[in-house]
Amino acid sequence: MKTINLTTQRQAVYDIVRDAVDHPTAADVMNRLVERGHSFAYGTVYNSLRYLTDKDMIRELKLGETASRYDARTDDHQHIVCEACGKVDEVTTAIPEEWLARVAEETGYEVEGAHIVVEGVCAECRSKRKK
Amino acid sequence: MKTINLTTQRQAVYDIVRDAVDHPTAADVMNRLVERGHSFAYGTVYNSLRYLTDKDMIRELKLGETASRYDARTDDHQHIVCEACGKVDEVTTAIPEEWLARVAEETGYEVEGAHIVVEGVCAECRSKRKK
DNA sequence: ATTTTGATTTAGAATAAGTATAAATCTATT
DNA sequence: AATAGATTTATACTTATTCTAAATCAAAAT
Ligand SMILES: [Mn+2]
Ligand SMILES: [Mn+2]
Ligand SMILES: [Zn+2]
Ligand SMILES: [Zn+2]
Repeated sequence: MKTINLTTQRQAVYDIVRDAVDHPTAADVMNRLVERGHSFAYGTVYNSLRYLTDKDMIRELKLGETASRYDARTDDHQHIVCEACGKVDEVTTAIPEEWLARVAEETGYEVEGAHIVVEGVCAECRSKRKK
Repeated sequence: MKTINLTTQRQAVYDIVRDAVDHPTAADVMNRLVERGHSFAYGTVYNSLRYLTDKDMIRELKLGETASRYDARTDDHQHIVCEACGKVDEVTTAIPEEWLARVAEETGYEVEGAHIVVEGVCAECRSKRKK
């Protein structure tokens, strides 16, 4: 049940996401595929991203922008977005279990996890700002 | 600069959001306007929601679903979504400042705030489930 | 009271991201 | 070589939202 069939196009899409340092959108992935000499159909890129997501090889991120981003890091982590330049960086500091427990208590939900998008200004934008 | 001009349509849209207990989407708002006997143009509802958001009378929520939801509670709080029924409830337990401080340290960002979507299963769905 | 002006609403076109469809192509397996 | 299943492709469609241009409204100035 967990066989993974990596076609040429799925492998190429995976390579793009794995090599990226910036959590690319589907459109980013398509552009980079072209840069590498590929030309896959529009839908194939979306299909591949979904396939890889379903197989847990990549993660789909909904950060509150219009387009989803993709991440080859599948371990549990969060993200921080720069309000000035839009850059997305990793947050590996884990959410306090104790906070989740208090949320469970407050809401009566059985808590499974949380998606957090931290907002702030990155170091580069801060130094540019005070020029 | 902070004058607020509440036209009939803006007031009616605001009333819907204020009276709602479920963080309605724009489509929900439109349906409820019709139920109350209004019939405003499609774009007017979106314009009004944006206007009210800009004036900080309501908040726009991006919870990772396709459509934005709207919230008349504008004080700082988070949300929890039931994975079973889709219900959205309030989370008022504040994220520890100390966690945000550690994120700032990890990333080098100046942290402004965080949007959190907790996921879980609500009490009703849990009791239904174990029938 | 009429005119002017700016703001708002309206209807509908346009856009962006993503999904669905059906035919064509690949890839195993017989 | 023939069949069957999976995948890709091109394109149509959907959904949520924004844009546009004309019509309407409301306040201020004549
Ligand atoms: Mn990441
Ligand atoms: Mn709320
Ligand atoms: Zn930045
Ligand atoms: Zn539920």
